[in-house]
Amino acid sequence: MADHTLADQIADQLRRDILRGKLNPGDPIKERDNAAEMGVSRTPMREAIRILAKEGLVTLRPARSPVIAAPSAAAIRDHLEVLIALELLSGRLACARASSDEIDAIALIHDELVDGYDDMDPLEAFELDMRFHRAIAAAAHNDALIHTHSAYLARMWRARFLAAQSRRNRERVLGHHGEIVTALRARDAEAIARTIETHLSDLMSAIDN
Amino acid sequence: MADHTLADQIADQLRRDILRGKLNPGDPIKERDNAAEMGVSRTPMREAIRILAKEGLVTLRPARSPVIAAPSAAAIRDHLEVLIALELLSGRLACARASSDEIDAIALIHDELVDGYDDMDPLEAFELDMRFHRAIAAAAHNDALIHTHSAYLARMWRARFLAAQSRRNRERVLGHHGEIVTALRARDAEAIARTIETHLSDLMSAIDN
DNA sequence: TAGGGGCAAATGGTATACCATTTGACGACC
DNA sequence: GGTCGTCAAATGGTATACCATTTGCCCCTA
Repeated sequence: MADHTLADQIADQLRRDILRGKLNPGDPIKERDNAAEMGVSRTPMREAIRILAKEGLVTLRPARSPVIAAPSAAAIRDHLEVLIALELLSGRLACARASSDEIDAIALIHDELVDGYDDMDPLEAFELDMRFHRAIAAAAHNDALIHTHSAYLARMWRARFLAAQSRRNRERVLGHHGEIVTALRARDAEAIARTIETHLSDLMSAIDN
Repeated sequence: MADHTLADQIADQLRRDILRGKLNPGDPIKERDNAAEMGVSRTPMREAIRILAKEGLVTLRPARSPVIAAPSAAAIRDHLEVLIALELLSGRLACARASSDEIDAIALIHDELVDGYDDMDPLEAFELDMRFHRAIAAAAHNDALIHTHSAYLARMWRARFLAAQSRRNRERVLGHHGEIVTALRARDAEAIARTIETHLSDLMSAIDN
């Protein structure tokens, strides 16, 4: 990140505000007011809003203020189905293409999460979780996959975060992560596929509640 | 499509020009000149360019004219890998969720393609091919999948079209499509997955040439 | 008093003017 | 004659002014 154009910076800022819950689903983003508030003109604010719209974080309505997206349960289910497919592909490709260094890095993130889970701010723990999944996608060595996967993660951030709040699944999630690392080390594509499928199916149940 | 904002119309126009080959990879899109040429101001032209950039059809360079994207062979391979995953998901979900009407509609597109293949303008035939794949995605009843799949199809339009030009694969492609329809009718998710995988792997080879 | 029409404020869409950065070429100096 | 510096043209980024549409309130009327 850290692009130098104003619009990108604004988009980053808004994204953080949305994901952190500072802005809530349904809240309008009036380009005039927001621009004034942030001390910029409407042009980059407008562009920033479009960026977030493409990412699915805000909804554009014709001749109406854009609003923070409030995805329906069905929409979240849809996204999750696609996310599972993307992560399956990530896992399979990573088994074939990841360097040992990359696998080590993934394992390291897992260790950090295991060690610190209870002491961490939930947000911090969750970001580590995201980094774990992102690192696997990166190890697949497929730029298109990295981007699309990342977009889906961002879009589901809120839903996943809320689901993760119920810590009941702690053991199970960490266990899955461990199995994923093991399968990756063994380069066992089928095992990793099975684990990922289970992992995210659990998430689907957690969200449905 | 057919949105009413100027930027969307411009984006549509440019998209067509790019996909039809009127604009070639590497060509610059100077927002000032293009805007003047189309009789609009820079603002919507700018926004249109951003839209296409998000779709991957043009590349934005800092402090430089945007250019029509010229994806590398590696990038195309990456996209195709993801596309395969998306179509596999489409096929599987369609087997579970498609209505008989939807399957009939898909079969109809297939028939049109079989009947008219030799008489058609290659472009027309190709668009029918795209409609076939899009219809399957639609039958999966997953909006996120439909959008992402559609984006990938658009991004690969050019490469797929060039690959399809070599008509050697005609029989094989139509055969695969037939098998897909059969599997769909039988609601056989495994069969459809196998066929789609084969279908697109062939495409991958065709493109690699 | 209830309903409808119209007017004003708000808001997104578009046009344009201004600024900063880059680039390429011309010219001066070594 | 070659190289480096400087300046001007080009181009994308940003700000702002203007326009069209929508919306909701208020007043007028039946």
